[in-house]
Amino acid sequence: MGKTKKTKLIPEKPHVAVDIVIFTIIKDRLSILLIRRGVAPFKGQWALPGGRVNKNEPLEKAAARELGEETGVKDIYLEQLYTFGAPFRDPRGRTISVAYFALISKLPKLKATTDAEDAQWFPVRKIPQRLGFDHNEIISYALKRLRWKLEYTNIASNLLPKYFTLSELQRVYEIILGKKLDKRNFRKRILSLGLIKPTRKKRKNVAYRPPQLWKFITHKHIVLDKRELVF
Amino acid sequence: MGKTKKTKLIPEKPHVAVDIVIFTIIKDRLSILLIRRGVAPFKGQWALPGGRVNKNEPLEKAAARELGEETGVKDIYLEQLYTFGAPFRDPRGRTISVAYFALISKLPKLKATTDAEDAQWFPVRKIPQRLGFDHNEIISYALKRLRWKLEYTNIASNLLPKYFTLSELQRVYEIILGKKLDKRNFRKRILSLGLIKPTRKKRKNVAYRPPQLWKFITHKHIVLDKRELVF
DNA sequence: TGAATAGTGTCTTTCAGACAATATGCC
DNA sequence: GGCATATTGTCTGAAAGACACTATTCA
Repeated sequence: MGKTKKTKLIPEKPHVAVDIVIFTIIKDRLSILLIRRGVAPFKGQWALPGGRVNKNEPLEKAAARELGEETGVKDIYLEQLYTFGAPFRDPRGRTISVAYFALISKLPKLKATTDAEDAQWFPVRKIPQRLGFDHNEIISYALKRLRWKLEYTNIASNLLPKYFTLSELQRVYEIILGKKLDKRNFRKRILSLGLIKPTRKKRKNVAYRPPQLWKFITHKHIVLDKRELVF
Repeated sequence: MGKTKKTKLIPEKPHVAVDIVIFTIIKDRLSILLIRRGVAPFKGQWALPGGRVNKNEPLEKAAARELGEETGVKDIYLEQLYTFGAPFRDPRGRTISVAYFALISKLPKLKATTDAEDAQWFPVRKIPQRLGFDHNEIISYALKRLRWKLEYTNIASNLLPKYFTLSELQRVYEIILGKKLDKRNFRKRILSLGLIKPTRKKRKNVAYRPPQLWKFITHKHIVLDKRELVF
């Protein structure tokens, strides 16, 4: 017996991974991208896209990379959510997962990857009850964060094209919050925030009064007033 | 040459650690516990208490354990803050740190531990500009979260004894928010939240009108109204 | 009775929410 | 002119903020 190896003194290293809740709006429904797992564990079940963090790769880069691998999309809104680290959440061995959420507006073609048999957008109300790992919990957390952010930041800019009508903006809010909003009150509030401005354009070729087109003053993430203190 | 070892295919595992921002109020100043590092890296510099996560140890348990090791305190308020994972934040090797923040009211005797030469409470305004690692950033983040939580939750219960006067409660708010509050408006707002209730006791042996003593209705963490959506 | 802090009420402004009629362009 | 959606304002109630005087106990 030689002397105890130094590694014995260091706690066993867990794996570190990122998982991403990617939101978009499809046919007036808030949807999340899920992957059907092609390998164990949870083979055949749906789960969030994600994967291991590479050596010397920043966490957010890892999330962006996984996102790009699944959707081909770059430069989208990405925000760290929470870190999940229950000891047996992954049967392959201790895995710490840093969860992110992402928002995209233009629907990409979904790619197939090595680990994934299949990728599919699920409306939030039709998400399978039993995703792999603790991913239902992560999604629940992401939904809360998204709804909160919607009310107190300009995050909606990531779910809309550059130019949009106030009705389209309102629809995004209604879809995400899951309730109807009063048109007059909605406009009053949104305009008072000073996040969007009218353009000189109107939407053409509609069989009704052409609506004004608006744009966000900045695409940069803005948190409103004292709630700025949150992050 | 045998076949390539399986471990070659798996990304190199980083270390996983927790760091804790422990707040308390000492002599009317919001203070944070720092440890003077007794070993490299950053030997001699101040840093947040923290350490590696053990095998099969939940993240929050690890944070609670580190906290107990430094302060001897158990059962205190602990909340996950954010996960920091820049590739070279720790010179010893890639380390993902899950940051927590904690609140304590009764000041414990500080213990010395193996890794720590010294432990000391620093008022937030006197925190050294150059802590070890990225700990200044973590503290900045924790302060924002604390201020936000103060306004929209009953978190202040963790910084006060069981019974307290309204003036003492107001002082906690003023200290943390860093500004004076109007006594009448403060009382109106706090009472309207329904988080505290009067007791039959009054503080005795004071050289002025004896104040009413109050208590929090519950010590359980409560997030107010729709801001509940945050967490 | 003086010192020190406790305890209380009104007014104004702002914001959220309820609510309905007119405007515009296309066919 | 009919259709479909766009656009606009008022009232009310709730909450936040500014502001100053009286009450109580002790020494």
